[in-house]
Amino acid sequence: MTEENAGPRDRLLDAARELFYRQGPGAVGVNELIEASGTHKASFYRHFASRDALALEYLREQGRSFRALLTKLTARASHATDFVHRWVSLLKKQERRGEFLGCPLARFMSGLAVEDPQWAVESRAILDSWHNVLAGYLQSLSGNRTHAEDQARALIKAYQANAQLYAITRDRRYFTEMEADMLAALEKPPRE
Amino acid sequence: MTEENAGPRDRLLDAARELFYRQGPGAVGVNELIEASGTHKASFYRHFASRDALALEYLREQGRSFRALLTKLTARASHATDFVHRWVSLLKKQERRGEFLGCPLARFMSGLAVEDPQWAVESRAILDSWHNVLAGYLQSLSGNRTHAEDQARALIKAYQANAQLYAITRDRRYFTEMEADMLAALEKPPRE
DNA sequence: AAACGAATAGACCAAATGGTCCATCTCTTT
DNA sequence: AAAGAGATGGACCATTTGGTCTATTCGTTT
Repeated sequence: MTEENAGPRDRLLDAARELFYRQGPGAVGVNELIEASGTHKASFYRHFASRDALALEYLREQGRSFRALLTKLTARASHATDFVHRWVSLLKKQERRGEFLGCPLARFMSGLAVEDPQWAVESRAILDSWHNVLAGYLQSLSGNRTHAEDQARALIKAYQANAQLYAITRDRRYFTEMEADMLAALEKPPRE
Repeated sequence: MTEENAGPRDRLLDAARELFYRQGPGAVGVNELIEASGTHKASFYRHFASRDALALEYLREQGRSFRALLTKLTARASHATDFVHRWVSLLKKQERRGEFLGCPLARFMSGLAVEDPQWAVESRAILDSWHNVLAGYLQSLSGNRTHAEDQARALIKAYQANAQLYAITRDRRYFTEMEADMLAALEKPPRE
Protein backbone atom coordinates (compact mmCIF):
# COMPACT_ATOMS: atom_id res chain seq x y z
CA MET A 1 0.00 0.00 0.00
CA THR A 2 1.10 3.52 -0.69
CA GLU A 3 1.65 5.96 2.18
CA GLU A 4 -1.44 7.37 3.77
CA ASN A 5 -0.92 10.95 2.76
CA ALA A 6 0.09 10.25 -0.79
CA GLY A 7 -1.09 12.34 -3.69
CA PRO A 8 -4.51 11.82 -5.23
CA ARG A 9 -3.07 9.97 -8.19
CA ASP A 10 -1.55 7.30 -5.98
CA ARG A 11 -4.65 7.07 -3.84
CA LEU A 12 -6.73 6.61 -6.96
CA LEU A 13 -4.44 3.82 -8.11
CA ASP A 14 -4.71 2.18 -4.71
CA ALA A 15 -8.47 2.27 -4.89
CA ALA A 16 -8.35 1.02 -8.46
CA ARG A 17 -6.20 -1.94 -7.46
CA GLU A 18 -8.70 -2.94 -4.85
CA LEU A 19 -11.91 -2.25 -6.74
CA PHE A 20 -10.95 -3.43 -10.21
CA TYR A 21 -9.64 -6.67 -8.79
CA ARG A 22 -12.54 -7.37 -6.48
CA GLN A 23 -15.41 -6.20 -8.62
CA GLY A 24 -14.17 -6.49 -12.15
CA PRO A 25 -13.43 -3.51 -14.37
CA GLY A 26 -16.91 -3.33 -15.84
CA ALA A 27 -18.58 -2.89 -12.48
CA VAL A 28 -16.51 -0.03 -11.12
CA GLY A 29 -17.64 3.53 -11.67
CA VAL A 30 -15.62 6.70 -11.38
CA ASN A 31 -17.74 7.97 -8.51
CA GLU A 32 -16.98 4.80 -6.63
CA LEU A 33 -13.27 5.15 -7.30
CA ILE A 34 -13.30 8.77 -6.21
CA GLU A 35 -15.12 8.01 -3.00
CA ALA A 36 -12.95 5.00 -2.15
CA SER A 37 -9.78 6.98 -2.74
CA GLY A 38 -10.91 10.00 -0.76
CA THR A 39 -10.12 12.32 -3.63
CA HIS A 40 -12.40 14.48 -5.70
CA LYS A 41 -13.82 14.45 -9.14
CA ALA A 42 -11.69 17.34 -10.29
CA SER A 43 -8.59 15.52 -9.07
CA PHE A 44 -9.61 12.37 -10.90
CA TYR A 45 -10.02 14.07 -14.23
CA ARG A 46 -6.81 16.02 -13.75
CA HIS A 47 -4.86 12.77 -13.66
CA PHE A 48 -6.86 10.44 -15.86
CA ALA A 49 -8.71 11.20 -19.02
CA SER A 50 -11.32 8.56 -18.30
CA ARG A 51 -12.07 5.47 -16.30
CA ASP A 52 -10.49 3.39 -19.03
CA ALA A 53 -7.26 5.36 -18.78
CA LEU A 54 -7.10 4.50 -15.10
CA ALA A 55 -7.97 0.90 -15.88
CA LEU A 56 -5.10 0.74 -18.33
CA GLU A 57 -2.72 2.09 -15.71
CA TYR A 58 -4.03 -0.48 -13.25
CA LEU A 59 -3.55 -3.28 -15.75
CA ARG A 60 0.04 -2.31 -16.44
CA GLU A 61 0.78 -1.97 -12.76
CA GLN A 62 -0.63 -5.43 -12.09
CA GLY A 63 1.63 -6.75 -14.81
CA ARG A 64 4.67 -5.07 -13.30
CA SER A 65 3.99 -6.10 -9.73
CA PHE A 66 3.37 -9.74 -10.60
CA ARG A 67 6.48 -9.75 -12.70
CA ALA A 68 8.40 -8.26 -9.80
CA LEU A 69 7.02 -10.93 -7.52
CA LEU A 70 8.14 -13.70 -9.84
CA THR A 71 11.56 -12.12 -10.15
CA LYS A 72 11.92 -11.90 -6.38
CA LEU A 73 10.85 -15.50 -5.94
CA THR A 74 13.23 -16.81 -8.57
CA ALA A 75 16.08 -14.86 -7.02
CA ARG A 76 15.57 -16.61 -3.70
CA ALA A 77 15.03 -20.13 -4.99
CA SER A 78 18.03 -22.14 -6.08
CA HIS A 79 15.86 -25.03 -7.28
CA ALA A 80 12.78 -24.89 -9.46
CA THR A 81 10.86 -27.03 -6.97
CA ASP A 82 11.72 -24.55 -4.25
CA PHE A 83 10.50 -21.71 -6.42
CA VAL A 84 7.22 -23.47 -7.07
CA HIS A 85 6.75 -24.14 -3.40
CA ARG A 86 7.39 -20.54 -2.45
CA TRP A 87 5.05 -19.32 -5.14
CA VAL A 88 2.17 -21.54 -4.15
CA SER A 89 2.72 -20.85 -0.45
CA LEU A 90 2.40 -17.18 -1.15
CA LEU A 91 -0.83 -17.70 -3.04
CA LYS A 92 -2.17 -19.76 -0.16
CA LYS A 93 -1.32 -17.00 2.26
CA GLN A 94 -3.06 -14.44 0.09
CA GLU A 95 -6.07 -16.68 -0.12
CA ARG A 96 -6.27 -17.08 3.63
CA ARG A 97 -6.36 -13.30 3.93
CA GLY A 98 -9.18 -13.16 1.39
CA GLU A 99 -6.90 -11.37 -1.03
CA PHE A 100 -6.83 -13.96 -3.77
CA LEU A 101 -9.73 -14.24 -6.15
CA GLY A 102 -7.91 -15.57 -9.20
CA CYS A 103 -5.26 -14.33 -11.60
CA PRO A 104 -5.64 -10.53 -11.78
CA LEU A 105 -4.91 -10.52 -15.48
CA ALA A 106 -7.45 -13.22 -16.22
CA ARG A 107 -10.03 -11.54 -14.03
CA PHE A 108 -9.51 -8.25 -15.72
CA MET A 109 -9.85 -9.62 -19.21
CA SER A 110 -12.86 -11.70 -18.25
CA GLY A 111 -14.62 -8.76 -16.69
CA LEU A 112 -14.12 -6.37 -19.56
CA ALA A 113 -17.29 -4.91 -20.96
CA VAL A 114 -16.00 -3.67 -24.28
CA GLU A 115 -14.26 -5.76 -26.86
CA ASP A 116 -11.37 -3.51 -27.59
CA PRO A 117 -8.46 -5.39 -29.18
CA GLN A 118 -6.11 -2.91 -27.49
CA TRP A 119 -6.71 -4.64 -24.18
CA ALA A 120 -5.62 -7.96 -25.61
CA VAL A 121 -2.41 -6.36 -26.86
CA GLU A 122 -1.67 -5.05 -23.38
CA SER A 123 -2.49 -8.25 -21.55
CA ARG A 124 -0.58 -10.32 -24.04
CA ALA A 125 2.52 -8.21 -23.44
CA ILE A 126 2.11 -8.68 -19.70
CA LEU A 127 1.73 -12.43 -20.04
CA ASP A 128 4.82 -12.53 -22.23
CA SER A 129 6.81 -10.66 -19.61
CA TRP A 130 5.81 -13.24 -17.01
CA HIS A 131 6.78 -16.01 -19.35
CA ASN A 132 10.15 -14.39 -19.95
CA VAL A 133 10.94 -14.17 -16.26
CA LEU A 134 10.09 -17.83 -15.75
CA ALA A 135 11.83 -19.03 -18.88
CA GLY A 136 14.95 -17.01 -18.05
CA TYR A 137 15.08 -18.48 -14.59
CA LEU A 138 14.53 -22.05 -15.74
CA GLN A 139 17.10 -21.70 -18.47
CA SER A 140 19.64 -20.47 -15.94
CA LEU A 141 19.11 -23.75 -14.12
CA SER A 142 19.06 -26.23 -16.99
CA GLY A 143 20.83 -24.43 -19.80
CA ASN A 144 18.25 -25.79 -22.23
CA ARG A 145 16.47 -22.83 -23.79
CA THR A 146 13.54 -24.47 -25.54
CA HIS A 147 12.94 -26.81 -22.64
CA ALA A 148 12.94 -23.89 -20.24
CA GLU A 149 10.36 -22.15 -22.39
CA ASP A 150 8.19 -25.25 -22.49
CA GLN A 151 8.42 -25.53 -18.74
CA ALA A 152 7.58 -21.87 -18.28
CA ARG A 153 4.49 -22.27 -20.43
CA ALA A 154 3.48 -25.36 -18.45
CA LEU A 155 3.89 -23.51 -15.16
CA ILE A 156 1.71 -20.67 -16.39
CA LYS A 157 -0.92 -23.12 -17.53
CA ALA A 158 -0.92 -24.88 -14.19
CA TYR A 159 -1.28 -21.50 -12.54
CA GLN A 160 -4.11 -20.40 -14.80
CA ALA A 161 -6.01 -23.66 -14.63
CA ASN A 162 -5.92 -24.01 -10.87
CA ALA A 163 -6.40 -20.34 -10.15
CA GLN A 164 -9.47 -20.40 -12.35
CA LEU A 165 -10.83 -23.54 -10.76
CA TYR A 166 -10.31 -21.95 -7.38
CA ALA A 167 -12.19 -18.89 -8.58
CA ILE A 168 -15.06 -21.07 -9.72
CA THR A 169 -15.29 -23.34 -6.71
CA ARG A 170 -13.51 -21.43 -3.91
CA ASP A 171 -12.00 -24.80 -3.04
CA ARG A 172 -8.56 -24.52 -1.46
CA ARG A 173 -7.48 -27.92 -2.71
CA TYR A 174 -6.63 -26.32 -6.05
CA PHE A 175 -3.59 -24.72 -4.48
CA THR A 176 -2.30 -28.14 -3.54
CA GLU A 177 -3.09 -29.36 -7.03
CA MET A 178 -1.40 -26.33 -8.51
CA GLU A 179 1.83 -27.23 -6.79
CA ALA A 180 1.53 -30.88 -7.83
CA ASP A 181 0.77 -29.93 -11.43
CA MET A 182 3.70 -27.55 -11.50
CA LEU A 183 6.10 -30.10 -10.10
CA ALA A 184 4.85 -32.69 -12.59
CA ALA A 185 5.43 -30.20 -15.39
CA LEU A 186 8.99 -29.62 -14.22
CA GLU A 187 9.75 -33.32 -14.19
CA LYS A 188 8.72 -33.89 -17.75
CA PRO A 189 11.75 -34.72 -19.92
CA PRO A 190 12.81 -32.27 -22.65
CA ARG A 191 11.26 -32.91 -26.02
CA GLU A 192 13.59 -33.79 -28.83
CA MET B 1 -31.47 -19.04 -30.25
CA THR B 2 -35.09 -19.21 -29.21
CA GLU B 3 -37.84 -18.55 -31.74
CA GLU B 4 -38.34 -14.98 -32.71
CA ASN B 5 -41.81 -14.53 -31.28
CA ALA B 6 -41.11 -16.25 -28.01
CA GLY B 7 -42.40 -14.97 -24.72
CA PRO B 8 -40.66 -12.16 -22.87
CA ARG B 9 -39.09 -14.52 -20.40
CA ASP B 10 -37.29 -16.42 -23.13
CA ARG B 11 -36.30 -13.25 -24.91
CA LEU B 12 -34.88 -11.91 -21.67
CA LEU B 13 -32.89 -15.09 -21.22
CA ASP B 14 -31.61 -14.80 -24.78
CA ALA B 15 -30.45 -11.27 -24.14
CA ALA B 16 -28.95 -12.33 -20.83
CA ARG B 17 -26.97 -15.09 -22.51
CA GLU B 18 -25.49 -12.63 -24.94
CA LEU B 19 -24.90 -9.71 -22.61
CA PHE B 20 -23.76 -11.54 -19.49
CA TYR B 21 -21.30 -13.54 -21.54
CA ARG B 22 -19.94 -10.65 -23.59
CA GLN B 23 -19.88 -7.94 -20.96
CA GLY B 24 -19.61 -9.75 -17.68
CA PRO B 25 -22.42 -9.87 -15.14
CA GLY B 26 -21.30 -6.79 -13.26
CA ALA B 27 -21.53 -4.55 -16.29
CA VAL B 28 -25.05 -5.43 -17.44
CA GLY B 29 -28.00 -3.40 -16.20
CA VAL B 30 -31.66 -4.29 -16.27
CA ASN B 31 -32.45 -1.42 -18.63
CA GLU B 32 -29.91 -2.80 -21.05
CA LEU B 33 -31.37 -6.28 -20.79
CA ILE B 34 -34.86 -4.98 -21.33
CA GLU B 35 -33.89 -2.97 -24.37
CA ALA B 36 -31.85 -5.79 -25.91
CA SER B 37 -34.67 -8.27 -25.42
CA GLY B 38 -37.35 -5.97 -26.80
CA THR B 39 -39.49 -6.46 -23.74
CA HIS B 40 -40.56 -3.99 -21.13
CA LYS B 41 -39.74 -3.20 -17.57
CA ALA B 42 -43.04 -4.50 -16.27
CA SER B 43 -42.47 -7.78 -18.09
CA PHE B 44 -39.00 -8.07 -16.65
CA TYR B 45 -40.15 -7.71 -13.07
CA ARG B 46 -43.03 -10.04 -13.67
CA HIS B 47 -40.60 -12.85 -14.43
CA PHE B 48 -37.56 -12.02 -12.37
CA ALA B 49 -37.34 -10.54 -8.93
CA SER B 50 -34.08 -8.77 -9.71
CA ARG B 51 -31.14 -8.71 -12.05
CA ASP B 52 -29.39 -11.25 -9.86
CA ALA B 53 -32.31 -13.63 -10.17
CA LEU B 54 -31.94 -13.49 -13.95
CA ALA B 55 -28.18 -13.88 -13.61
CA LEU B 56 -28.70 -17.01 -11.55
CA GLU B 57 -31.04 -18.41 -14.18
CA TYR B 58 -28.45 -17.58 -16.83
CA LEU B 59 -25.71 -19.28 -14.87
CA ARG B 60 -27.72 -22.47 -14.45
CA GLU B 61 -28.67 -22.48 -18.09
CA GLN B 62 -25.05 -22.12 -19.11
CA GLY B 63 -24.26 -25.07 -16.90
CA ARG B 64 -27.00 -27.17 -18.46
CA SER B 65 -26.18 -26.29 -22.05
CA PHE B 66 -22.48 -26.97 -21.68
CA ARG B 67 -23.26 -30.21 -19.96
CA ALA B 68 -25.61 -31.10 -22.81
CA LEU B 69 -22.90 -30.27 -25.30
CA LEU B 70 -20.42 -32.55 -23.58
CA THR B 71 -22.99 -35.30 -23.41
CA LYS B 72 -23.72 -34.99 -27.11
CA LEU B 73 -20.06 -35.04 -27.99
CA THR B 74 -19.31 -38.08 -25.87
CA ALA B 75 -22.25 -39.90 -27.41
CA ARG B 76 -20.78 -39.45 -30.86
CA ALA B 77 -17.18 -40.25 -30.08
CA SER B 78 -16.17 -43.85 -29.65
CA HIS B 79 -12.63 -42.89 -28.68
CA ALA B 80 -11.50 -40.29 -26.18
CA THR B 81 -9.13 -38.78 -28.73
CA ASP B 82 -12.04 -38.41 -31.12
CA PHE B 83 -14.06 -36.71 -28.43
CA VAL B 84 -11.27 -34.27 -27.70
CA HIS B 85 -10.87 -33.46 -31.36
CA ARG B 86 -14.58 -32.80 -31.80
CA TRP B 87 -14.67 -30.66 -28.71
CA VAL B 88 -11.74 -28.49 -29.71
CA SER B 89 -12.97 -28.21 -33.30
CA LEU B 90 -16.23 -26.89 -32.01
CA LEU B 91 -14.47 -24.31 -29.88
CA LYS B 92 -12.42 -23.24 -32.87
CA LYS B 93 -15.55 -22.81 -34.92
CA GLN B 94 -17.15 -20.72 -32.21
CA GLU B 95 -14.03 -18.61 -32.00
CA ARG B 96 -14.01 -17.96 -35.72
CA ARG B 97 -17.55 -16.65 -35.41
CA GLY B 98 -16.48 -14.38 -32.60
CA GLU B 99 -18.65 -16.35 -30.20
CA PHE B 100 -15.94 -17.64 -27.92
CA LEU B 101 -14.46 -15.38 -25.29
CA GLY B 102 -13.48 -17.98 -22.71
CA CYS B 103 -15.25 -20.44 -20.45
CA PRO B 104 -18.67 -18.95 -19.65
CA LEU B 105 -18.52 -20.20 -16.09
CA ALA B 106 -15.06 -18.77 -15.50
CA ARG B 107 -16.05 -15.48 -17.11
CA PHE B 108 -19.12 -15.21 -14.99
CA MET B 109 -17.33 -15.87 -11.73
CA SER B 110 -14.49 -13.53 -12.66
CA GLY B 111 -16.86 -10.74 -13.56
CA LEU B 112 -18.93 -10.91 -10.42
CA ALA B 113 -19.13 -7.68 -8.47
CA VAL B 114 -20.34 -9.05 -5.17
CA GLU B 115 -18.66 -11.72 -3.15
CA ASP B 116 -21.63 -13.84 -2.40
CA PRO B 117 -20.66 -17.41 -1.45
CA GLN B 118 -23.94 -18.57 -2.98
CA TRP B 119 -22.49 -18.04 -6.43
CA ALA B 120 -19.55 -20.30 -5.66
CA VAL B 121 -21.96 -23.02 -4.55
CA GLU B 122 -23.82 -22.76 -7.84
CA SER B 123 -20.76 -22.71 -10.05
CA ARG B 124 -19.17 -25.53 -8.14
CA ALA B 125 -22.23 -27.68 -8.74
CA ILE B 126 -22.07 -26.86 -12.43
CA LEU B 127 -18.39 -27.72 -12.64
CA ASP B 128 -19.07 -30.99 -10.86
CA SER B 129 -21.76 -31.88 -13.36
CA TRP B 130 -19.31 -31.33 -16.20
CA HIS B 131 -16.76 -33.44 -14.45
CA ASN B 132 -19.31 -36.20 -13.98
CA VAL B 133 -20.20 -36.31 -17.65
CA LEU B 134 -16.54 -36.55 -18.61
CA ALA B 135 -15.63 -39.06 -15.93
CA GLY B 136 -18.64 -41.23 -16.76
CA TYR B 137 -17.70 -41.27 -20.41
CA LEU B 138 -14.03 -42.03 -19.77
CA GLN B 139 -14.90 -44.76 -17.32
CA SER B 140 -17.17 -46.38 -19.88
CA LEU B 141 -14.13 -46.62 -22.13
CA SER B 142 -11.46 -47.77 -19.70
CA GLY B 143 -13.41 -49.28 -16.83
CA ASN B 144 -11.04 -47.66 -14.38
CA ARG B 145 -13.04 -45.33 -12.18
CA THR B 146 -10.34 -43.35 -10.41
CA HIS B 147 -8.29 -43.08 -13.55
CA ALA B 148 -11.29 -41.80 -15.46
CA GLU B 149 -11.84 -39.18 -12.79
CA ASP B 150 -8.21 -38.12 -12.94
CA GLN B 151 -8.44 -37.85 -16.69
CA ALA B 152 -11.65 -35.85 -16.48
CA ARG B 153 -10.01 -33.41 -14.10
CA ALA B 154 -7.00 -33.12 -16.39
CA LEU B 155 -9.25 -32.41 -19.40
CA ILE B 156 -11.06 -29.68 -17.51
CA LYS B 157 -7.77 -28.15 -16.48
CA ALA B 158 -6.48 -28.18 -20.02
CA TYR B 159 -9.73 -26.55 -21.08
CA GLN B 160 -9.57 -23.89 -18.38
CA ALA B 161 -5.91 -23.09 -18.84
CA ASN B 162 -6.03 -22.71 -22.59
CA ALA B 163 -9.40 -21.01 -22.69
CA GLN B 164 -8.09 -18.49 -20.19
CA LEU B 165 -4.87 -17.94 -22.08
CA TYR B 166 -6.91 -17.41 -25.21
CA ALA B 167 -9.04 -14.89 -23.34
CA ILE B 168 -5.91 -13.04 -22.25
CA THR B 169 -4.05 -13.07 -25.54
CA ARG B 170 -6.71 -13.70 -28.17
CA ASP B 171 -4.16 -16.03 -29.73
CA ARG B 172 -5.71 -18.93 -31.62
CA ARG B 173 -2.74 -21.18 -31.02
CA TYR B 174 -4.16 -22.01 -27.61
CA PHE B 175 -6.83 -24.14 -29.24
CA THR B 176 -4.14 -26.25 -30.84
CA GLU B 177 -2.36 -26.43 -27.52
CA MET B 178 -5.59 -27.30 -25.78
CA GLU B 179 -6.01 -30.34 -27.97
CA ALA B 180 -2.38 -31.35 -27.48
CA ASP B 181 -2.61 -30.91 -23.71
CA MET B 182 -5.81 -32.94 -23.59
CA LEU B 183 -4.34 -35.75 -25.64
CA ALA B 184 -1.23 -35.76 -23.44
CA ALA B 185 -3.44 -35.98 -20.38
CA LEU B 186 -5.29 -38.94 -21.82
CA GLU B 187 -2.06 -40.79 -22.50
CA LYS B 188 -0.79 -40.54 -18.98
CA PRO B 189 -0.77 -43.96 -17.29
CA PRO B 190 -3.12 -44.63 -14.35
CA ARG B 191 -1.64 -43.87 -10.96
CA GLU B 192 -1.29 -46.75 -8.56
C1' DA C 1 -68.93 -13.99 -26.65
C1' DA C 2 -66.99 -13.47 -22.03
C1' DA C 3 -63.37 -13.73 -19.07
C1' DC C 4 -58.94 -14.55 -17.99
C1' DG C 5 -53.93 -13.82 -17.36
C1' DA C 6 -50.20 -12.26 -19.42
C1' DA C 7 -47.82 -8.75 -22.40
C1' DT C 8 -47.26 -4.06 -23.48
C1' DA C 9 -46.84 0.90 -23.07
C1' DG C 10 -45.53 4.50 -20.58
C1' DA C 11 -45.65 7.70 -16.64
C1' DC C 12 -43.16 8.35 -12.67
C1' DC C 13 -39.62 8.22 -8.90
C1' DA C 14 -35.30 8.92 -6.14
C1' DA C 15 -30.72 7.96 -6.58
C1' DA C 16 -26.57 7.43 -9.03
C1' DT C 17 -23.99 7.94 -13.22
C1' DG C 18 -20.12 10.34 -16.05
C1' DG C 19 -18.56 14.68 -16.82
C1' DT C 20 -17.57 20.03 -16.69
C1' DC C 21 -16.56 24.12 -14.38
C1' DC C 22 -14.93 27.46 -11.05
C1' DA C 23 -13.41 29.35 -6.75
C1' DT C 24 -10.67 28.57 -2.89
C1' DC C 25 -6.99 26.62 -0.46
C1' DT C 26 -2.26 24.68 0.27
C1' DC C 27 2.20 23.61 -0.80
C1' DT C 28 6.47 24.26 -3.15
C1' DT C 29 9.59 26.86 -5.81
C1' DT C 30 11.56 31.01 -6.73
C1' DA D 1 7.16 37.29 0.38
C1' DA D 2 5.30 36.37 -4.17
C1' DA D 3 3.96 33.39 -7.68
C1' DG D 4 2.55 29.34 -9.70
C1' DA D 5 0.90 24.63 -9.61
C1' DG D 6 -1.71 21.37 -7.90
C1' DA D 7 -5.35 19.81 -4.56
C1' DT D 8 -9.88 20.48 -2.85
C1' DG D 9 -14.77 21.41 -2.26
C1' DG D 10 -18.77 21.85 -4.32
C1' DA D 11 -22.17 23.49 -7.62
C1' DC D 12 -24.17 21.97 -11.65
C1' DC D 13 -25.58 19.31 -15.79
C1' DA D 14 -27.98 15.75 -18.74
C1' DT D 15 -28.49 11.01 -18.74
C1' DT D 16 -29.17 6.61 -16.87
C1' DT D 17 -29.92 3.59 -13.19
C1' DG D 18 -33.10 0.20 -10.60
C1' DG D 19 -37.64 -0.06 -9.43
C1' DT D 20 -43.04 0.75 -8.91
C1' DC D 21 -47.54 1.50 -10.64
C1' DT D 22 -51.54 1.90 -13.64
C1' DA D 23 -53.92 1.39 -17.81
C1' DT D 24 -54.48 -0.77 -22.09
C1' DT D 25 -54.04 -4.48 -25.42
C1' DC D 26 -53.49 -9.27 -26.73
C1' DG D 27 -54.11 -14.34 -27.09
C1' DT D 28 -56.28 -18.34 -24.82
C1' DT D 29 -59.65 -20.79 -22.50
C1' DT D 30 -63.94 -21.45 -21.34
